[in-house]
Amino acid sequence: MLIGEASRKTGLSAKTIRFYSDEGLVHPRKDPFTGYRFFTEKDLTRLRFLKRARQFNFSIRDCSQLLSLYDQPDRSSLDVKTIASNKLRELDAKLEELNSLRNQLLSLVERCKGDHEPDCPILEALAAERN
Amino acid sequence: MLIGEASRKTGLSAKTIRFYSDEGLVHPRKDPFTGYRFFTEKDLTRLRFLKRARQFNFSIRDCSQLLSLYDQPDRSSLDVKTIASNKLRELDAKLEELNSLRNQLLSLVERCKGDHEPDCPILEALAAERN
DNA sequence: ATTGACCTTCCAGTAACTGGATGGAAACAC
DNA sequence: GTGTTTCCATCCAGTTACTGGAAGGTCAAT
Repeated sequence: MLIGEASRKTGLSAKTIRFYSDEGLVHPRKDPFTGYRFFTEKDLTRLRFLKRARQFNFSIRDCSQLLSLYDQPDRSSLDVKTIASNKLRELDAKLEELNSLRNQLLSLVERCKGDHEPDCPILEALAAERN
Repeated sequence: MLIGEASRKTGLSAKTIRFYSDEGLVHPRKDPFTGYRFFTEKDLTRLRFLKRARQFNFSIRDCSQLLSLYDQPDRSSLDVKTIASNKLRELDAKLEELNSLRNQLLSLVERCKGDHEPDCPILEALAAERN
């Protein structure tokens, strides 16, 4: 099938699929005359794999590694688990950071009257001399 | 003071300060002959303001708006609160999304043995035909 | 006069795309 | 067989908020 159908079937944009193709994450056959890409069902599986992996916030490089493990029947699940665990730690760190930011911001927003007066604890916090 | 000292005093890199300067977020005086930037204490306050606002994940555009409100003695705190509340909602949405990802990923990681066998629930989940 | 520590501008790269311009190819209508 | 539409291709620019590096001017000290 052509890229448009692959796009419809995976929910990825044609642009994105071309990008993945340029990055070597999928290898559709290419017509040597027209340059058209042809996708098989296996290619679709790879594209869906990529879509899910990206939803999990795996980087393109991670995706590349995960796909190559997927391709190796003699892989060790340990290698997959290592990549996933690293991502998990990253997610945890990010969550903690965002949560702390959120709480600080929430407390500032709650203390701001939000009226037509200029006084504002949010601006005060941002402009504070200390630290 | 010169940019190096401003950098030391704010903890922002000279590159970043130049960037903010190019973006019109600070307006250091410039020597017309050497092109050197000169920063006053007020400029430092703006830079620290920017540093904190960026830590809160406010975009450069948000920062620009916040700074211009900061500059207006007749501002309404409502305008500040609106910007901050939007950011807060954004943070909440992100937190929820990341938290859901984290839980899904955690459950996959926990179910993966991480040994030298190829079987791996993580890869299975990514490669699943459905969805 | 030269070293070294500054400072400047400009260009490229980052991540993972998205949008747009330009042009060829395939399918259909007339 | 020509016109129109829809699809496909490549290539370039833009996004965000910087960072790194090259090439070169400035300033104080040696």
